[in-house]
Amino acid sequence: MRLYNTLTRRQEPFVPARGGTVRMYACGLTVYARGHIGNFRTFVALDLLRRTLRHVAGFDVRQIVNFTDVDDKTINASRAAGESLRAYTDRYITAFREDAAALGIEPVEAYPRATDEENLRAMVEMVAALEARGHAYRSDGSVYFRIATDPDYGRLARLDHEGIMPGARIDSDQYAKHDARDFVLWKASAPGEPAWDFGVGPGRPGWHIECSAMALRLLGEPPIDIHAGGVDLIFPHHENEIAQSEGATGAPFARFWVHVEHLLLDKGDKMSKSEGNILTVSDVLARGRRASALRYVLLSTHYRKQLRFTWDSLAQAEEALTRIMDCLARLDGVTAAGSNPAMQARAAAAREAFAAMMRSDLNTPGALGVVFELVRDVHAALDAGEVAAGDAAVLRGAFDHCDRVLGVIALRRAEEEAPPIPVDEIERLIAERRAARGRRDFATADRIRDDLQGRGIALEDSAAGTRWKRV
RNA sequence: GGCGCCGUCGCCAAGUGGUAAGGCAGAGGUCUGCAAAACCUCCAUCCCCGGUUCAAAUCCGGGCGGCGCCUCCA
Repeated sequence: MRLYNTLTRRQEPFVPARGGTVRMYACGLTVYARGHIGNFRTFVALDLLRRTLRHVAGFDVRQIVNFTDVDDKTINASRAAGESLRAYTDRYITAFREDAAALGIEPVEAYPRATDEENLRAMVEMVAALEARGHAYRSDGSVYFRIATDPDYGRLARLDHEGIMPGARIDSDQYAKHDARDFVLWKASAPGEPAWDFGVGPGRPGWHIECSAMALRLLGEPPIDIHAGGVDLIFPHHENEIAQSEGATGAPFARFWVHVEHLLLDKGDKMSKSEGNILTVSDVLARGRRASALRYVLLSTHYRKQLRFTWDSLAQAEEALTRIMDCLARLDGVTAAGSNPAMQARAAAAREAFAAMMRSDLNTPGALGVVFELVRDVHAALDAGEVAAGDAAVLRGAFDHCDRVLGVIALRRAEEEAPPIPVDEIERLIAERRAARGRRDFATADRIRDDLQGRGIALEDSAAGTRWKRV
């Protein structure tokens, strides 16, 4: 498959460096607040990447997603809440798992957190290695990375060494640093702040060191295959990760850098916790929208383009998904025995076209187009009586094949399993209505249908009988 | 000030040199007790101006507009 690599700013063929397993690290959440849908745009996009690597490209994936559970924000927020850092951050890790599950994001192989002892030890070892190799220095109890020792610094972000805006850095530590561009590896803790002492003195990790250390601890020898995250992490976070990791190991850190563009709010602003203009997954659900529709919206724009989130786009997504579900429901109703070679070929063509789109740097909008072209052709063939039971199974298989990557049909199906009215009641009312229609009492029949519609259930009559679905 | 991205139908969104996918919404028709669903038909020449080319939404130059990064951030 082809994947865009931020390091080279172009699409490149992707194959894992070693064997058939992709070793991938994605920067996760800083758990001082509930993640917003902008965060989840990134996580859904990376879920699409993971699923494409597995189900389309046929690789195994070992993926790590971290939780940053120690930094100024988590420390301050936990203090304000009067809780321990661990207890406070636990809550938002749980919330992340709930929201991720609601959006159908596959669990990954490991979710390390920065404050786990084995990770802190790995960080300290890396700091020590950087000191030993002359890339680090101490000042006021903290350890800093000396950027002047890394001639390649700025390669990922394409910053020239002097290109940093003069005076833009208002950093309280700057007088402790030899160079304003240097960054902290291990930070001396202020009184009352959490501190750990595993060999480089008491303190806590700098932001960047955790990802470098955990990636290499959990994925093995560098370079790892893919390192991913939101575009805002390119600089300084990922740039600094490269500097640290390569300074400590002497080997390239990651082969591919994948960055997901931002989700913007209606007005066009970036959604950001520090701006306070955020929307969470549960906010969306509270508005009566389904998680399946949100996932659909998040994957309906290519991951390297900004996505402007609107309530209208969510409503459009609900309708689009309904069209797919209606098609699937019709396929379920096919009873005629036999099979039609043309339908078998159509299903195979759709699978291949879908795979080609996903292999092309995750072209999810194009892939959705393939799905809807299949929907149209299936409906037309159904109308023409050209679909037999054997074909229906194969066509359903084609949709399922696509959904192993999209993950949106499965989500919708799960939602349908919990209708707002008990299924046996719905079925009793449908039977009542059928009786009324049988005696041409259309007033009663329509009243039952309108009543159900008002309670969130739509009825559709066809020659095969009456079907219900959620509105 | 520096670096970068983007501007395609009313809305969302692919396509990035060979004559505009798909979804939502809309119009007309078929089917239906009525609806819904479905099908058929219709609905754009790609922000503007130049240029390169047999050929450009796609390449180049110049505008205009939007956004991001350079600072914590998915």
